[in-house]
Amino acid sequence: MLDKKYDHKQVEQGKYDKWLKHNYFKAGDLTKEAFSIVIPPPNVTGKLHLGHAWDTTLQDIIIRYKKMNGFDCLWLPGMDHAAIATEVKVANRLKEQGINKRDLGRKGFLKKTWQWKEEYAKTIRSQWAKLGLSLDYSKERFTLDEGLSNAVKKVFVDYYNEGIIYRGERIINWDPVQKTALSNEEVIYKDVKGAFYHIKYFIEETDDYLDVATTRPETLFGDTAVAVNPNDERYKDLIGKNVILPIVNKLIPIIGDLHADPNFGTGVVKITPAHDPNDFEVGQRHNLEKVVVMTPDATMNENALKYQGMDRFKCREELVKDLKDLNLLIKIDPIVHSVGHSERTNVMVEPYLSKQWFVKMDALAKKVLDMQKNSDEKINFIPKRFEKVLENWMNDCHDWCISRQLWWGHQIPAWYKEDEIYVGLSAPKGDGWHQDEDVLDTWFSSALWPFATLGWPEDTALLKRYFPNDVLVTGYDIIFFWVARMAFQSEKLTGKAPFKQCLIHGLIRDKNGRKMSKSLGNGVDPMDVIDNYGADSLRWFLTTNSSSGLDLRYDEDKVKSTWNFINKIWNASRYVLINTADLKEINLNNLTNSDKWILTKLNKTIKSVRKNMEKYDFNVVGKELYKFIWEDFCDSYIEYSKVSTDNLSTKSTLILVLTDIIKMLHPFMPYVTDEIYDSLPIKTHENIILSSYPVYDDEKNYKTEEKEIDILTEVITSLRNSKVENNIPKGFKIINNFSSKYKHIIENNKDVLTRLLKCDIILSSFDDANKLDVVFPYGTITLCYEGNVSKEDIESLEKEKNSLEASIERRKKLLSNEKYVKNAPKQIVDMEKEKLLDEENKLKALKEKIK
RNA sequence: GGAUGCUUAGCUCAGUUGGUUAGAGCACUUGCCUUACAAGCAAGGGGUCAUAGGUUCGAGUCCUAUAGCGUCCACCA
Repeated sequence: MLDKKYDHKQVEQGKYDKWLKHNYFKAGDLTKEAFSIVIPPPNVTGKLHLGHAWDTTLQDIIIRYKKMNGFDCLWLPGMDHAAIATEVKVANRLKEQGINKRDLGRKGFLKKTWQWKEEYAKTIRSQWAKLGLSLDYSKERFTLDEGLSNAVKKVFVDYYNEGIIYRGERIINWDPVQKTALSNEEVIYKDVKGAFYHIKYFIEETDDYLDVATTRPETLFGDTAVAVNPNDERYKDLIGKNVILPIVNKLIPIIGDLHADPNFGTGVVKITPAHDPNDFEVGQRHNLEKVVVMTPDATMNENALKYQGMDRFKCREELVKDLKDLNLLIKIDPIVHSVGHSERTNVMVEPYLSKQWFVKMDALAKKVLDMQKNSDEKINFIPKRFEKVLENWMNDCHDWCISRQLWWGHQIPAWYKEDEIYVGLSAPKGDGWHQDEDVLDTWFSSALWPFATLGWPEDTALLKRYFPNDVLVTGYDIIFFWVARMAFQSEKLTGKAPFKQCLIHGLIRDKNGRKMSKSLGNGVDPMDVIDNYGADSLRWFLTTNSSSGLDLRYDEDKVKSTWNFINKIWNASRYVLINTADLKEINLNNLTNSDKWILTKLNKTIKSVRKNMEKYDFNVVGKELYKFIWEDFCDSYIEYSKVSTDNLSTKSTLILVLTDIIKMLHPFMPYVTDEIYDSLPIKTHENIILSSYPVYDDEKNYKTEEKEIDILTEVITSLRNSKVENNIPKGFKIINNFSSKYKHIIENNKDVLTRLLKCDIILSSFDDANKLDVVFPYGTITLCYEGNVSKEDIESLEKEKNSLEASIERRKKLLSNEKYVKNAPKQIVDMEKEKLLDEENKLKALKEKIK
């Protein structure tokens, strides 16, 4: 029997361990159809946040639902080494301890990082446990484990041999703090205050100069040309001449290139091929020299002459001062422009010329675009609109810079000996080879996650059975980073989409709609929420309060109200258990009409819930269950059942309905439903996880009884209303003046009516009292009572009459419209007709009363 | 510049293939400790669904335009 009070801590205590002990989460029942999800591996950089809780709960709901529908479900857990993110964190921790990463050396640092990884992996696993996730830990993976590492190496080597991976000198996004290259996706653009510095570049052998505007004067030392638009009348004659590079005093050519926009700034642009991606392109077209003017930590190098050794911003300051002194500075226009910052270190990214490894994207992207055109092979996004996001990225992607100047990650399997290069799975034979120091972008390994975790490149049984995955669940902010990369890697390496469906959710925000972030300090720790309200409350809140693809505001009040909902379920269960403790077997031979009514409502709820579970429309499921449980089951049926709790069929109905309710709730609220299931007097399985999801049965709808009890409910509400409005004391009597067709409804349910209205029923007339008629479409009910005479509120009766007449008018007009009757579905039209008849009956009675 | 989302009750949000008189939670009003539940029960009040057109027998839902807010991508010399 359940405790008197719902206590989430007590309910959740020990359950996860029990589930693990019984291996409920283990996949591998070959007699069933397979269903698989791989978890988006969280970074081993810290604790899980609410976004993770949301993302993983969605997956857990799907897995538990599928399991209850007879599937062999694999939910594969794992974590991501998160190259730069982790390296930055570990380095910072070491710094706090007064240790410099470089002093430890690569080996020493990696040792520390593995320790860090173990520490955080433990935290993450304990958080998964708190959330109640049905992960199969026997198949847990890590992006840096041996299997994944081998897969990564193989891909690198194969791609190199195919020419898809190449090494080249390009402008990349450089993080001068971490001293590593970054991909475009790792750069965050932010608006910052800056300025246009207008500098005089004198044209050779003249006193004329070009007004060159730049936001980055310190890169002037790397200028190897100035460009004007070849169609720009102002300057086109100057093309081919030279200008004198200020300070440096060397001659650089004026070139004509479409990159120079005549309508932007002065129309003259300095070209610094080693420090600007566009300039690099211009440089390639015109064969310009590429002069790097900074060192990897963004201090000026020897090319910056006397500014050598200065930080880039200090140099800017000094240089501008000097230009001004030399009368070479025309003006400074302050502007706000957006500048790239490193996602992890937040430093201004330096576009930097360096030798890096790249993945050639065009062919890979095209294959994905082709795949997405084929409805059998494509990834189906939910909501569908995110397919466009993927396609846009594929249509406009640049080669992917995959090398990172870090230690934590997959070291690039390339070896160098003087001018020779060797790329292979292991070091080449012979002396003098040294391996590339760099590691791969973390997304290079996570792009292989859906299949490498199952054993690829080996043709394993796991891979055969669980790949492609059935669905991937992630936030829209991860589509570029991850989903896109899994898509092309999977297509290229396995010939298939990595998963059939991709369920996209939004971002979690704070109560005021702001992003949760460390700097704002508005983050909410899911573990605190679980402590205060339980995992079941958190899970229900997260998954039933927004529609897919949209953001969700965290609102403690809503979690609180979810707790109330669970408390309600708890108490309803207690009622059922108290009244059915002695029930030995299900017996449906003597069902009351309200039993039939709730069974019908249940049946309809199952139908709708299943439909929406399949579509992952969990908020619709949530609303549906909430309404069924609170209104139909608790407010109505339980109250009705109180007059027949000694009837075995009512007892049976109570158990049947409660059982199906907790089964439908189970994917959302695994803990409390486990507890309640455990307490049932009659059950079919050792645990609710192993039970089967309720099934809709067309044969189980009792239409007549459903209608009857619907009317009863309407009568009760209406009479209660009249009672309150007219201040009628309890102990009143009612006379049933329903028409013959409906009269039995009142008679059959006398017990319920007297109980819920606190009244007596008299079937014939009653003279010695005040009377009040309440009008229904089915006839009139007369309330007879002692005490003050209630004032017949003629005004409100008139009001009701008028709105009734208007409604009848509207319906008549609608039904006389031939097109409507012809086009509208039959059941809608029938319903209209019925409604019209009801209203006309009611109007008739109302008119008599007013008379 | 391109793409995309949102605008529904005081607040936060649902609203399924277009089909009863548009829903919920919280908040609000009134009355109840009626043994499953006062973290509750009962009865209420509150919305011209951003604006303007259009399609349709019928529009919160589909189309077009406008406005406000937001997000992503590109560019920003």
